[in-house]
This record gives sequence, structure tokens and C-alpha cells, in this order.
Amino acid sequence: MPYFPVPAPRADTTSPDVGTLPPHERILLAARDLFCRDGIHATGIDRILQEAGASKMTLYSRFGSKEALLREVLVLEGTSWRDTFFADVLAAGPDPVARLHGVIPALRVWFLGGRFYGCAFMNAAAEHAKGGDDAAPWLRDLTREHHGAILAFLAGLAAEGAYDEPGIVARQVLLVMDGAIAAMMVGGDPTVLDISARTLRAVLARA
Amino acid sequence: MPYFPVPAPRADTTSPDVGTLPPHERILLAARDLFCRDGIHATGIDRILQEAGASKMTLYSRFGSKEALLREVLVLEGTSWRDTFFADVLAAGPDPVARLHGVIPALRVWFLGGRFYGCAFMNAAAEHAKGGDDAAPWLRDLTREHHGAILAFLAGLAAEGAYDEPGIVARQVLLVMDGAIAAMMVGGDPTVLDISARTLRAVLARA
DNA sequence: TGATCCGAACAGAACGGTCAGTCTTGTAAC
DNA sequence: GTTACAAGACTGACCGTTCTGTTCGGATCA
Repeated sequence: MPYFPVPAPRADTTSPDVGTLPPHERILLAARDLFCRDGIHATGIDRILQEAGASKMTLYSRFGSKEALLREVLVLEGTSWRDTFFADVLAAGPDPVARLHGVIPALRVWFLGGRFYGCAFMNAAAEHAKGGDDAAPWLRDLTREHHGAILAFLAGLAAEGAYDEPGIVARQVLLVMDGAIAAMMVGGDPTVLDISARTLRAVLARA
Repeated sequence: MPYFPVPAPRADTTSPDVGTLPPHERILLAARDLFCRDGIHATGIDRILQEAGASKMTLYSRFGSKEALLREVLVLEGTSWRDTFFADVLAAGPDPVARLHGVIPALRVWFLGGRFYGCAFMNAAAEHAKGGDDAAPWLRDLTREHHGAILAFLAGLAAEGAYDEPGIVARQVLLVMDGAIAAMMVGGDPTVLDISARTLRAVLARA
């Protein structure tokens, strides 16, 4: 079965058919790709606009600032990532336990899809001040919402699977996922998923 | 002796007794703290020098460039972090299995020590281009060395503990550690260590 | 001992480049 | 004519980097 439901067989462009979208969406998609791939501070406004084929007037009338754009990008990236990931997990079959194990192939699809640049929230957190005066509380709030949505999804599966402590199981699965994402980002070695699968089996067998 | 050959005896200074160190070390320590806390791109040369009480000539004659400084900072941070972490793990007692479990309290010391800004290598990786033309291969090399040293340490403990596959066990422990570090960085919630401890118990009981 | 020299380091001006953000102009559609 | 947008000049700030002075502690030598 050669079909592989991964994003894009493109050469280098950011998103397909960007030209047909309204400027607001074009800017959002271009900013998402560039922020994730090259980093937030390293990505200039001009580069986003060039990639999106939009003008500064449009960006600043629609978003107001680069930081506000980043906020919208993170919201978009969070929802679209979760939609894709949840769908891939549910595709593991009807059994909730099989679905919990299915986070590993779902991560594999992401890692090997050709556009893996790490977790956007981890990257954003790494680029912002972690303490002191100029930390960004909205970033931590967005991250908590994102993690909360993932935990709710996983806890639902764990509850269906009749685990005694679905919340704990969900947090353990998320821990393994975070470790795999972090390791893949810094090391680029997808075999971390084999270790993750083994760890997940240990977790679910014991829960 | 009230004489103090550095500009500022400030309250929130980066490291104790910085004033007595040679400029090379002062720059290195200040850059390490600022890079880790505020991010690399967000930290300007001037700020490092102000914090270190050094001059631009000194920095550029000793290091050559900001990127070279970052390289040396990461080498320093890697070795000093491993020294501290390994010592904390070994302090868990003479039993190798107890020492493997000891990574959790060792992480707790780091997380709650008041100067936790995430893993310097994760942060650096997040700030640099992850693909394409201007990625930094030296960064991934340094990260691999760091991870390799940690894996060797953990695998040694696992071998002493008579686990069948010490290399696998080490990678699983490192996965849990990476997950805990990532979760603590983005969420700031140290209770992730309780989940990590539970996961580690499942891993080590099954290995 | 005291004058002289030298290298290390500090202080900061200056440079070209880029940044985020503002504003003006041109243009095409309705 | 109005709206929507692209194109881009422009501003003030900041970036990394280079360069020019100046200070100062210690070695050298009379």
C-alpha cells in the first residue's frame, strides 16, 4: 500500500495554492512555516510578506504587530496539528488501547513527513525569556491550552480503555510524546520512536 | 577589601565571584546565563558585555564572533551540566538501579534550583534553522556529543544493574528525561516529575 | 628605587546592515 | 469613488563587528 497520508510532495513552497487564498490566510500560513522552520526572531517581516505575496499594510492592518501574528500562528498551528494528530491516532482502529499505542505511528507520520521542525510551542518557548520581567505569559497560556486539549483527548481514550487512572495515563503518554519530539528535534533521529514505543508499552502494561 | 574590579555588584548577578575571574571566563558565564534565560537572538553582544563587565575588544579577540562564543558556551554548559547531574545521580546511593531512579531527584534539583531555563541544546536547536541551507551542523554535532555522554553514563549504570539491554534502557531513561525537561520548560509545572518517576518505574520494572 | 615600556583590558565611537513599524503612492476591481 | 491591496520608501532603533583611544599593572633596566 504505497499511499502515505502525509502533507506535501512539494519542492520548497510553503503551502499549496497559496495564491488563491485571501491575504490574511496567506500571511498566516507563510508565517507559520517560517517561524517553525527558521525561528521567530530569525524570521523578518519582509521575508514573511515576500513568501506570502502580501504587503506590509495588509499585515499590520490585519494583525497589528509581529507578536500578535505569532499568537494567531500558534493558535492555528495548535488546532491544525491536533486535528491531524488526533485523526492519525484514531485511524489506528476502534480499540481505545490500540489508539493509545497509535500515537507512535501518528508521530512517525509527522516526523517523516518532510516538514518536521519540532513543536511550535517548544520552539516559541525556547526563543522567549523564561524568567524575569519580559517573559510572555500569553505564550505559556496558549501552550497550556494546547497541552490541555491533547491531555483531554488521551484521557478520553484511557477512560474508554478502562484504565484506573486515565488522567495519569494521559500525562504519561504525553510525557513520552514530548520526549520523542524533543529528541527528534535536537537529534533528528527517528529511531527514537522505537524507544518511545517500547516505553509506551511498559507504561500501558503497568497502568 | 572593598576593591572590586568589575562594574556592578548587582543583586541579580549571574554567577557568584564573577569579579575575580579573568575576562574570558566572565564573558563565557554571562553569555551562558543570558543565552539560556533570554534566548540567543534576543541577547545582544552589548548586554553580555555589560553583564560580564568586559569590552568588545576582549570578546572579539578571544572568541572571534558571537557564533563562536555560542559554541564555547554550549561546550561549557554541556560539561558543567553533566558534572552536576551525574554527581546528583550518583548521590542516590551505591546501588545502580537506585541511581537510575535517582535521575528524578537529580532533575528536581535542577528544576527547582531557581535557574532552570530549559536544556541549552534544545533552546539553541529551536532558535536555529532546522532545514534548508543555513542550518548549523556544528550545533547538531555538539548536541549528539552531549546526548552521547549522557547515554554512556546511563548505559553504564544499566549494565551494572544487570539489565539485559543497557543501551536500550539508557535511551528509555533519556527519553523520560527529555520529556520532563521539555514539559517543564513549556509548562513550568514540576509535578511532571511525578509522572516521570512513575514512567521510569514502569520502564525499569519491565526492562 | 624609579623611569620606561608593553601588553591586556576597558571604554566607546562608528559602520553597514537589518529590524519592526509607518506612511505614501500606484493600481485594479467593483 | 471607494475599497483593497501591492510595492516600496522611510524612520528610529538595534544588531554584530571593527576601530580608535585610554587606562593600568607589571616586567625591564638604569
